[in-house]
Amino acid sequence: MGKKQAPAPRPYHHGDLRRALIDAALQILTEDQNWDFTLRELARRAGVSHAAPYKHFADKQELLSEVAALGFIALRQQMLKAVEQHRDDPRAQLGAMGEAYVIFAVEHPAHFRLMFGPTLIGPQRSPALKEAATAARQAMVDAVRRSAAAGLFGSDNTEIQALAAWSLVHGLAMLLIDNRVEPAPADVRAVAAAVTKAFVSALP
Amino acid sequence: MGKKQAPAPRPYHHGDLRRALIDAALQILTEDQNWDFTLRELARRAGVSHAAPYKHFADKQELLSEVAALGFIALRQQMLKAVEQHRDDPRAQLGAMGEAYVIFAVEHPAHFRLMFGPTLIGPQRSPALKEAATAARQAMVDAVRRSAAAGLFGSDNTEIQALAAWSLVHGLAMLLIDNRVEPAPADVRAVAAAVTKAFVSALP
DNA sequence: GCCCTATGTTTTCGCCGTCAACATAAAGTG
DNA sequence: CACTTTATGTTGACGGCGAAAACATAGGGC
Repeated sequence: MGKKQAPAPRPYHHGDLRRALIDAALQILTEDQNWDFTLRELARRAGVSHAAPYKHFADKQELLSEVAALGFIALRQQMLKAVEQHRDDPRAQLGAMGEAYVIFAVEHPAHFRLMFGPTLIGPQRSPALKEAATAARQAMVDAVRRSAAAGLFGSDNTEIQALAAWSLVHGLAMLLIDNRVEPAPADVRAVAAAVTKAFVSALP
Repeated sequence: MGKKQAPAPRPYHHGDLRRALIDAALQILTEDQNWDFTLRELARRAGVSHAAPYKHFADKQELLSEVAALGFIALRQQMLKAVEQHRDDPRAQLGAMGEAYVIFAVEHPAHFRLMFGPTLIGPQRSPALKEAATAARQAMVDAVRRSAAAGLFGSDNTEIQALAAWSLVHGLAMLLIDNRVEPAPADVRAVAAAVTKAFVSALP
């Protein structure tokens, strides 16, 4: 039982080095809370030479983009899961979604920082990353839209309200993972709930 | 008139290399929108050897901390200036302060990213940086406190409301400088005003 | 006037991202 | 099945980086 059953497409030498590299990156991200790993470190963990990754990624940014895209996919799933738990209550959906956003960031701070970090913001973003980010953002916009349709959000511009909602949870997430909130909240979940509630309950 | 009049304390060889290095950093920050400069590049711009900076800063982080601290001082001044323009209207003060926060970020994106970036978040933050950051944060907290004293902010926890206000402007600033808001707003100032207004006007 | 110490240079080390040249093994083709 | 092609991995190199050590020099205190 040394290897795998490998029903998946088993490439040539290593056996899906591409995935192994990404897995190593995710592992460093969660274990060491370090988003600034080196390509050579990933190669070491995968047991290949330091130049092997370049057969699968044009450069470091391309690998980082892929990892970041996985983060957006996971974030979107968390948010959608939160929505599903409040089937017919748009207001509760909005609150739960905001909490999910913040909690994702706090539970995966290094990954979250990578997703929104300065390394990937240029015009050179990969299509996959852009798509994943857009899909996650769309989940939030949809929730706000449902709330607007349900009569929340007074007569104001819905676009602006959606941007405000996103800004709120994004800023709170950033401040929390940067340890900028003092005293450090013992129960982050409670703070996230309180802040999102303060926003949601301010709606007419 | 080649040099200066130098009433300031003129150190030994270079003539305040420390300041020259920080100035070079600020220049790169504003000119190239690049927060990821190298120490060697700063040394080159200052016309010294690549090891000279280590006589003034223990390591790169120490220099970055100093630059970041200057950013917090400038941010605080901008916010206080915004407050002073609305002498006796706490609600307007809060809105103007939020706008000032966002506009500072948009006008100095690289500096802002450095200030809140992952490079300086460890427990090793310099006292000066910590102090500057705290002072800036205090300006915001004071504004919220004044608003609470003036009867805004219903019976809820003021701490949470202050955190929500900060999160809102911080998140908006981050999203804007990361180009995550699409379509990119033609007039950032207007968006900042609209979002902060949406928040402030939601108060009772 | 002399020494001390703050400042700056040179050199060196190990690490990094990236590239080119080479090696190997799987897949395609007859 | 043999032979070629191509995808994958290795080795070695280059330049650049942060950092430290050894050395040089120039102001300020005595």
